[in-house]
Amino acid sequence: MTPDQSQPGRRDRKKRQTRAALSTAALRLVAERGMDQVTVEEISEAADVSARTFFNYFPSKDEALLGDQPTDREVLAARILAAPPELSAFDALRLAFDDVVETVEADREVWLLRLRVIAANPSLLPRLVSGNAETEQVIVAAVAARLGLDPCHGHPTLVTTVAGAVLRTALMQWVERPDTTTLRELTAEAFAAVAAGLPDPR
Amino acid sequence: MTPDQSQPGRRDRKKRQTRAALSTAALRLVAERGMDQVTVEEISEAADVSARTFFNYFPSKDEALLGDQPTDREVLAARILAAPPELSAFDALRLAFDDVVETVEADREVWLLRLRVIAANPSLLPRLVSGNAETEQVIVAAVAARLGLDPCHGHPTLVTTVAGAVLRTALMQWVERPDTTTLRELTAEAFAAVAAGLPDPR
DNA sequence: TAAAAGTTTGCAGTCCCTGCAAGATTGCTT
DNA sequence: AAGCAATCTTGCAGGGACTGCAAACTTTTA
Repeated sequence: MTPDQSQPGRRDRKKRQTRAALSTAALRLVAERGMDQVTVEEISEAADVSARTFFNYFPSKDEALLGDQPTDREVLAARILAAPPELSAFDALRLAFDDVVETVEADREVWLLRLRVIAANPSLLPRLVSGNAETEQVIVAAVAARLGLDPCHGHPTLVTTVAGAVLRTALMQWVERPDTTTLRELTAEAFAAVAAGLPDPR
Repeated sequence: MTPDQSQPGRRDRKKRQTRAALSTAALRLVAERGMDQVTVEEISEAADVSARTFFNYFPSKDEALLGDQPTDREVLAARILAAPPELSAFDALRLAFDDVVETVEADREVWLLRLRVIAANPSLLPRLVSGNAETEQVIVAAVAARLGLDPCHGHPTLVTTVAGAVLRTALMQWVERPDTTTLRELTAEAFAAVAAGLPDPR
């Protein structure tokens, strides 16, 4: 058999399937019954693997609900660096997040479910979109590189955390009325408000 | 004995002592060894109470490290409402956080220790300063009231989460060089940057 | 077809956290 | 001072998250 690097191969395909099965089972069950009324064992059961296997895929129950693909980080960092150089770092981040928004709207149903689960379990919220330490560090590094600044300078961190907070609030607003607005619109408004220095709405 | 409502009484005093003992023991031990090398049992041991008692004071190991006094919420909300009416909500929040800054600087050593622990355990960071759901809700409600807006309007939430992110980054910057700057200064700079719409530093 | 590499699973064990009920402390009343 | 009520502490039993290890098992490669 010719080894085929471009095609994933059966093994990788199965891993993806299992991961997805665990993730969606977790979302469905937690949406139905609530976080603490669902055990890892039940999730694994629903995905037809052992409980031990669950922890081979996700380090914790929470992670299965957040669905943070490690590839996302790199893509995001690349977008930040690739943004038109005349834009401010904040605007570059705004632009990069546009792609995140697209991703979310492409998987509308899954993401609405996920966001409903997060809204019902606020401890998950901070870990959404650059909530975990590694992702945040990657973004901060990208912003610092873009600005030609020392990563220990405060500005990249500030811009990153603020932009993250903006996107998170937009997501939380969207899940409340997903049919009367688009996520894109809400995100644009929120970013515009911050870019204007957060004046009171007239 | 005359009952003395203004004085706390022995019982309350003891509770405060125990709470403080647990909190500082937790901070000290975790700073020394790291989060997952310290058990609740060891913390309780160091504070000379049973492990079960630990959970009468804190719902989780994390909370003992964060030291979120429930009184803080109400005070903060009051400050937001009491700020001069000509200020924007964002500036009102900035002002209210000035008092938080004062509190932190008043307990400098404890807070530096706490912030060092948080820096070493980033999962704690989002829960610092309005990180938990209740506190955030209280602040959002105060901001909405100040603006005369429906609390479900997006602006109060946006302002609150952004301001929280700003304060958090200022705290994290401060802990890195606590001797070359003041927290007050860092906070002022960060808030000013956001109020200016986050332009790139020249 | 056989070895190599990677995956799943069970098992044992640690720790977090909770409810419950018994025992100790404290505050208040008489 | 004594007794009663409220509150706090503690031990115990138990569920559930998570980890390391070693034995199957499956896919890939030679």
